[in-house]
Amino acid sequence: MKRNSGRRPTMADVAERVGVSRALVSLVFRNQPGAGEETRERVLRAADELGYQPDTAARLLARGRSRTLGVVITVHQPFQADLVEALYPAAERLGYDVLLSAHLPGLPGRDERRAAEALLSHRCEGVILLGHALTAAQLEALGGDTVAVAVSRSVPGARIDCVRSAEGQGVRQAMDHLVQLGHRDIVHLDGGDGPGSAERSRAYRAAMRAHGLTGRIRILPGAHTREAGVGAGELLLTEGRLPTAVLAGNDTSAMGLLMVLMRAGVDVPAEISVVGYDDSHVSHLLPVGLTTVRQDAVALAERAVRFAVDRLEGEGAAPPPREAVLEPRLVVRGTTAPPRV
Amino acid sequence: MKRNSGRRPTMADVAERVGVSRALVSLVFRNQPGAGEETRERVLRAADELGYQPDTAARLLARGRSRTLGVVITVHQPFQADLVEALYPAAERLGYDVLLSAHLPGLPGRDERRAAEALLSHRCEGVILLGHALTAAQLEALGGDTVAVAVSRSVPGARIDCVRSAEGQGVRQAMDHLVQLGHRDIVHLDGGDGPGSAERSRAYRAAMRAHGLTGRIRILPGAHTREAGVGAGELLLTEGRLPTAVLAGNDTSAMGLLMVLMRAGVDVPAEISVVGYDDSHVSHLLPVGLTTVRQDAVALAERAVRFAVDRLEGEGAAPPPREAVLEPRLVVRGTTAPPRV
DNA sequence: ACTGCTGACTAGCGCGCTCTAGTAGAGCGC
DNA sequence: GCGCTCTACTAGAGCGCGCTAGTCAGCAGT
Repeated sequence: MKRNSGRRPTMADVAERVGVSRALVSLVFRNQPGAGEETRERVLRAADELGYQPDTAARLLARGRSRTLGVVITVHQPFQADLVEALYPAAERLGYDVLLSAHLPGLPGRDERRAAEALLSHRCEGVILLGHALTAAQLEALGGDTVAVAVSRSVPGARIDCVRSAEGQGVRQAMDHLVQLGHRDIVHLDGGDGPGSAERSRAYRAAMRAHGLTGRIRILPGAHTREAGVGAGELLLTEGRLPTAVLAGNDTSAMGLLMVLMRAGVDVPAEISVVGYDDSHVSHLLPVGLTTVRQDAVALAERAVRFAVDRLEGEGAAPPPREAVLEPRLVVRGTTAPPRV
Repeated sequence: MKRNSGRRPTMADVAERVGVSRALVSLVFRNQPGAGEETRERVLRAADELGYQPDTAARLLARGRSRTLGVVITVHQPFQADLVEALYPAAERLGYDVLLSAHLPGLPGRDERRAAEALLSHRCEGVILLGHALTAAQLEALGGDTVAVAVSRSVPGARIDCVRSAEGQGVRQAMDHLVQLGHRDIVHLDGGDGPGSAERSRAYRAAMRAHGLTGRIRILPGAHTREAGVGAGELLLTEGRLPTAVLAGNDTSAMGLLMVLMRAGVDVPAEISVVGYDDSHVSHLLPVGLTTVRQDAVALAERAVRFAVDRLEGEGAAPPPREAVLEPRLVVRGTTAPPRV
């Protein structure tokens, strides 16, 4: 690796140094047959000496494809971090590379559209949106021009591939668990406009009704943030009487809630049970562990990549939008117990 | 926006539709003078109708520059999320775009080198490494071929631009604060190979010595993870006697520690004081707030971008590697108090 | 000697864009 | 009429690579 000040070396430089044609160097770098063993090695050595690295932009331009998937993320979301972690190997197995672009809710000019455009303009062939907040129309616009897959949030009516888990089932499992333990006074901490939260609170209501607890339905406004959990905890504490159980919108808000409760000396789960949602890896951090609804990040990521790749490599007419709904599974850990009598 | 199945439209398609030359379309899309007002509008309208979007790969190839900075991140690190959040606007102000690539410690094939290469091959002009774990030699190799800036971790001897905060000062402030409160039995939870942790534990030892507490120096092995904090907390609890204060390697491990302690009914800060490091936004989440050493993510990000851009746009010979050392500041919140007598 | 074939290598077009060097035509002063 | 400038636009050469369609030497078979 030699520092080569000035412009970066190109294939032509390598070719010239070895005394062969550019095409031969190209062959070598693409691992294609057609180059002699000895020449191949001389090319690689020369490239190394020059510090040559193939230029992806040019490579992309020349062959039609980039084999790169763009992923739009929201920073500060542990479950999305889990997804990203799972996306890389899933994409790699199918021969795709991954590029990330952040959507920053705080920064005006940096919404999902902008992030997706940045990715596309870098020749990503498809875009995977993690927990976006786009409307059906915006999704359609995106999906019309390109291959796009939405993860976690299903937007009814949007003609776009979507991967999510069956929120209703997950919530139902959690609620059944709580009711079975003997809880009746179960409050739901809403997830605001977070992915899946509309479905989750709908399912909460349905479950309460199903268990004959219609009169006890109570939904606290919230978000998928720790701040929201903290706020909800403080609200509950000021009320004097705690519910016996809380179903949080996701793990992050559950953790915020737990933080406040424990801090106030409330005994979890003896005095109050808390259930999270996602099984992002924060839920393993309590010594007792957070009871939560597990969304399989690996499976979600694999499905998302598969949808994108299918569409990219599919022959003929584009198939109609598909939806994969994965079954979540309640993971009972230490934050739930029968209510105190 | 019309769904245009088949290949995506190019400049030539737009030009043909309007009945002008490709060059004119190019002018319009670069907002350059030289096109009549009416033509300009016709071009834009045609482009919109075709769903044309300029192809960055080709654009990059054609003009020398991409004006894009690559950022190598580690997923699951709140402080890095803060940095990323600050990097976008900082880069944008200087007219640069940002692309992210993750380094996954878990996945073998996905180390910092690989992440950086992915970014470079997508024509990023420079790479900003957030809390990497590369050796001096690896950094040099990277810095030799390209513009690279390391954030948070200074590697002695590596000839590469570096932005970090003065760990020694930060730790010193935290230690002075604890000692002034009356603490003598102060344990340090090490950050393992996390960025800055070597300097932090060195500074811890120095501060203990400076306060005449050499005999009480105690460093618990750890990492910049919540798991490490949880582990340390459990260890301390099994020992029966808690220290009166803990200086954690970063906020994340401090939170893990706090979680366990509170869970065990330990009163923070009455029974034990805890100081974090970073002031990542998790530290605001406790109702009382985490006392921590604030690293200014915005300033760090701005400096990192500025270093990269200076090098990219600097004329003449490359300047010697620079280092920016920002002053951290202790932020006293609710997790520190005088020890119980 | 001719053909056929294989392995090693090359010429050169094209990917979609930028950018330099130009041209056509209008307007203007003399 | 002439040159001159200015605006609106165009021709065409790259940028670094991939890829198709070759060339050419060497060798076996008839």
